[in-house]
Amino acid sequence: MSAEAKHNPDTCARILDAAELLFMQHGFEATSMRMITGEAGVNLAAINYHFGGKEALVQEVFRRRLTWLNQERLRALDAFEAQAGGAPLKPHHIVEAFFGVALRMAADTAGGGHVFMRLLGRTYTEPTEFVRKFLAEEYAAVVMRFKAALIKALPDVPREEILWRFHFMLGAMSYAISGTDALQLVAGSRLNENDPEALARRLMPFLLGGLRAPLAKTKSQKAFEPPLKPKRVRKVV
Amino acid sequence: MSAEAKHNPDTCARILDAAELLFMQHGFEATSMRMITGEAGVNLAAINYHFGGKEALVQEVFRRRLTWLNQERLRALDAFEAQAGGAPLKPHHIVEAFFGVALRMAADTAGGGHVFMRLLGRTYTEPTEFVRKFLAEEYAAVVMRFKAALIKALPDVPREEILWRFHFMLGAMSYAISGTDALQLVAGSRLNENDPEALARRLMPFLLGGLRAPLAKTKSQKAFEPPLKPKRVRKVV
DNA sequence: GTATCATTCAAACATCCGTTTGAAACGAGC
DNA sequence: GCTCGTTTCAAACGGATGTTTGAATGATAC
Repeated sequence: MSAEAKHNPDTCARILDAAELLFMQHGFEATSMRMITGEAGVNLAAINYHFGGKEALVQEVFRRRLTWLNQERLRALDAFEAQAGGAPLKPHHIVEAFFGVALRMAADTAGGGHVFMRLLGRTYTEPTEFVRKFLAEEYAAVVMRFKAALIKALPDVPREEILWRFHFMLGAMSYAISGTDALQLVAGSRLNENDPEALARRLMPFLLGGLRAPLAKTKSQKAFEPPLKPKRVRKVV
Repeated sequence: MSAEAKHNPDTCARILDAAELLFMQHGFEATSMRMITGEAGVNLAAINYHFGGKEALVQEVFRRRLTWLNQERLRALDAFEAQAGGAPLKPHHIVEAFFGVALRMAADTAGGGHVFMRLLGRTYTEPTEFVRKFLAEEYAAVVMRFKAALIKALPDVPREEILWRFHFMLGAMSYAISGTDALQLVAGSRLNENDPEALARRLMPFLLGGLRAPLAKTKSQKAFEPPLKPKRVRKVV
């Protein structure tokens, strides 16, 4: 299954690299085995021989980098907690440990971390069932730790609200890293192609600003209602 | 091509509804014509007869709702600008006009707006080329207007930074609306399935907090230091 | 009824998919 | 040289894809 003494490591690596790149560019469904083996310069049957099938290849593409990424996240969190010595962490330390590590990996254009993080970013919204299930398992431990740290760090914020804001932060980051920019919002600066570490300088303040934003009042609050035409309900057809 | 006097409108609508739902659930590539026609209860050839092909069907699924959504966004922005009378808008009005309208459409579970917004949310990260191109064209006018409004509303913030934060806000919203929650972060509350309008109450403060977060200093700075809050305008959103 | 047109339908089209097969090529160990 | 296990390779497998075809059906107008 995984990396073994058998299995030509060079062929496996070439397949994984090609698959990683093509999955990022075209998605899983649209990337065929023939595209991968063609890009990798290996025989079509090599994928089934070395990995067992397309699903197993997908999982290996993720496992290869994801275990390291999440270990690094936990290591960073451990360091901050050891330094705090039992006291609640500051929110920006938690955000740094989770998102900063990811953004730093996304800035690694030489070692392939950049391609992988773009793939990972768009995989969070992947419709395919087994991919989401696999991601959830792979992330379970890390998510639990960071949830607990955030709840402890923000005792005045309702627990559910914290989780939602974690959710929002993840969305902002994954969207920014995957860098599709479907609406051509930031068109011109080529997004994170040019200066990937500039993304962190821009994104981290945004995430923290959102995380620590004042809570909305519960009800009967017209905060987000347009002042004119309060109820302009339209049947969408 | 579009809605014509010819073409059985009932069959067309059934196809569009089925396609919208299946695209949301499985993505474009993984949704076959046979799945769509089967769900819609029409003949396989009906799609090619009424729309001309799969790509054209995809575009029609979006155009059907997207033109109305963006018109509504512009109408809301027009109302705020007319009320301001030449003065710069407040950021939360701009955010309300763009994201509030979308979130309200996402709360429409009866008319199908809910399904569509979830589809749209995950389409922003869609790898397929022609879909992104189509979205960019469909959004061009709206994006230009809102860019200008934001730049005018935030004269102290560098123009490029504003665009990036718009980008981040869009990512947070689309990810939250599509509601995959791949990492099981908010697992348990079924996300926006239950109470879609609660999503707006949670998301809007987050977006505004991120938009108005203090800028990171360029270099050699403890980047994410808590803000000194120069203006104590913590009035909720 | 007949003619006309839009619409439906079952069947086939060529092409691509992921996977399998069986033989060839390779590289030690002896 | 020979053998054995690993790895590569070209070719084919059954099945699914989007699309096309040509006849059948339906409704409307004369």
